[in-house]
Amino acid sequence: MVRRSNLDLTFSSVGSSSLPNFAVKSLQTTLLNWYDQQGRDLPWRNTRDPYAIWVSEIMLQQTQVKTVIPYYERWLQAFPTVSDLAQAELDRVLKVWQGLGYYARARNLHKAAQEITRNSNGIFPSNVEQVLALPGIGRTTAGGILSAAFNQPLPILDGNVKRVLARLIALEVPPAKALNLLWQLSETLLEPEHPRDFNQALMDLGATVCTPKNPECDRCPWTFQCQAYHLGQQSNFPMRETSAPIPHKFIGVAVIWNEAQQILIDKRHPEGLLGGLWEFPGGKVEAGETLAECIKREIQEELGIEIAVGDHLITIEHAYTHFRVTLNVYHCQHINGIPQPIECEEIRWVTLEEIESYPFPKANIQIIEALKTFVASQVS
DNA sequence: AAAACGTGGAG
DNA sequence: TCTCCAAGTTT
Repeated sequence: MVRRSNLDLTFSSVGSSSLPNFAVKSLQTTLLNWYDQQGRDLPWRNTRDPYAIWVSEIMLQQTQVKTVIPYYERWLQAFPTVSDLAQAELDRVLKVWQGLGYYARARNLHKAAQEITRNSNGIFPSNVEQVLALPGIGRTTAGGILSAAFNQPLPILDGNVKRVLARLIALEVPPAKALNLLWQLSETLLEPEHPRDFNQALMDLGATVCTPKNPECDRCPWTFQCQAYHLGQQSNFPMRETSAPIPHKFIGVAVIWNEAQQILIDKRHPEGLLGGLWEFPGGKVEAGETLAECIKREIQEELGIEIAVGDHLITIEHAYTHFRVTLNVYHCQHINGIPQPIECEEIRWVTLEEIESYPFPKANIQIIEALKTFVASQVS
């Protein structure tokens, strides 16, 4: 005797392939009608250019529409076509992306543009397998691009869709534990004649009505079919994963000046956290070490030079996804030795004016602002 | 397969 | 202040 899991019960209570036809049709029709009336007018919905749509899909990964819009407009100004992007320097690409976060997205966009230019003369592929093979494009993004650009009937499963579907079937486990089920459901529901509008509608529903907090069920076209709604448990779905507490790192950071009033910055390795971005050098404070000792040691280890640690400039609290940092930033003086890129990609002496043209992470932008204020106060 | 990977906004 | 999490992908 086979014991049925909660998953099976949940799914069969709605059915996927066994979902009655009338229910699917009804869901499709009501959603498409709702989209006609209530769908958002977004910049990337006014084009069928797969490149522009691709850019929007990448920017929208883990990022809200409101945040993306100005970046999207600027990006297309800077890189109007695949080959413009392919030919650009990575530094310039990262500069245009600066502030959007998850910088691997920009590096992958750049790399993929070069592949497309090399392999298909700059023409974005319309074949799913080829699209999926590009760096930075997974199943959801591939489905999003190809349904939006070419009206191909490919399902999507982003955060919005996971939430909408989890509520629709009152999914008894966190979405991450039921991805196969959710993909099947997204595929089953997809309206085969209007995949473009249907996918966009599903995302709009999640973003504007079936929101994480306080969903507006009285505006929803699906309440009649929604299990969570009928249980009166909309806000308890989707179920949450338990999250581990994140570490807090205490960092010493050096603004190293030379006699020419230039500042030493370094470029991070191309992979990993903030890969390819520039920063002020520094590192983690060890147990029993003062900030000045930490900074002196880190600079010796990373750049091979001797410095004197001077006045405090600013202290910055910053939260990343999986840890927090306190940046303790100090003015430093170059004493001797020629800086070597021991633990970074590249190093450079720059003036405060030049520094603006380099891509920096958010926390470092605050250091630059503090430096500008400091220099202005020195003059007066 | 769990962990890495940014930032901004909402409550 | 703090938690959650947003049009996810990669390793």
